[in-house]
Amino acid sequence: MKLDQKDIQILRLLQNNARLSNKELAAELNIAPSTCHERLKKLTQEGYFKEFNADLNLKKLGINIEVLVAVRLKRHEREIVNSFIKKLKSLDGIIRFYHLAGDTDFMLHVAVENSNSLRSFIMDELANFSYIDHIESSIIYHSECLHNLSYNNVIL
Amino acid sequence: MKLDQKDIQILRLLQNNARLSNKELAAELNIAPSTCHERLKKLTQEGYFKEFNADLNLKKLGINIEVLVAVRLKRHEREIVNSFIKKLKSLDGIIRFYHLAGDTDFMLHVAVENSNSLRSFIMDELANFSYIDHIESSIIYHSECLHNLSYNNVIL
DNA sequence: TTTTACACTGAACAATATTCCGTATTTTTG
DNA sequence: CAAAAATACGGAATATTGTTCAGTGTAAAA
Repeated sequence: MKLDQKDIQILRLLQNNARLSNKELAAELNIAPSTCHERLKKLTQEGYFKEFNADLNLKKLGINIEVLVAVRLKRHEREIVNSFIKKLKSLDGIIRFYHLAGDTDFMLHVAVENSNSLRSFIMDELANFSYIDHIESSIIYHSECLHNLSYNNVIL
Repeated sequence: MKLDQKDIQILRLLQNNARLSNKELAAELNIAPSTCHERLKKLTQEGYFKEFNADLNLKKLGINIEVLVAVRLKRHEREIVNSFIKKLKSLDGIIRFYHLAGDTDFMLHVAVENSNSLRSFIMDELANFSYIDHIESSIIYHSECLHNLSYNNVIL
């Protein structure tokens, strides 16, 4: 399936505001709501969307520190890596994780209340996984979602 | 403003599916749609939501490689950092960036079509910024959003 | 105990979503 | 190039949902 300009516009608009109504989308594209509805339905069915997330205002929840935690494991068998991922999913405070090739095996985006919670997260929750070789945390001053993707040289 | 169990549930549900309708939310919470609507309105007005994003299926867009790019700058004056951020915002392929304290100044989550596009991104787009000291890219095998946050010891 | 504030519900109304059909436009095919 | 097929479109009808509001009950404050 090939995407035309209108499809791309739908993807772009929803990427930046996932709660746009069909009517609003149609207005932006200058097409009838029924037409827009059909296109969105098709894009959804074809699997162009992975998920729709609400980004919460962490400050309002009393979460004041965000860090990137680089983790290196001692071993890299599938079984061990899978159990580490399972552990990550059970931990409170992990917003997102990246499984990487290279020196660092995992990069974790962690959000916690304060420096004590961070200390506890690292020492009590993370470090007790058997195969951890190295942990290094960096405070995040600021992070931002850009969504600067392109399709056929058209920037979304 | 204090959040009760119902509020927390709304945040949690929308975090995982930002396109849930008010009716669906109300059904999950076992309250009337009108009540749910009022609560959501309040949460929105109070600024509990930063944004609503659609995560696109990158494979479907022909984007096959994701990398984390660690960038170290030579200098850290506000003016230089700001101009670097401005540059990031203008580049095609950056999904998200983190501005960090520590050895690495910026971590970029980059998505490109193939290894040639990556090479071009690094060499032609990124490396020509004047104050770059060091660039190191790591391939992302897998990344995942977890949203494991908590509020008053209640996991969202 | 009285008062006040607040969350809640259901009903009424407004707006939007969704379906469907006839038409126009484009693409394919002979 | 022309005929046929496929696709995209808009508008109207209907179904569903959003939104407002007044009244009720309950819990906190006076």
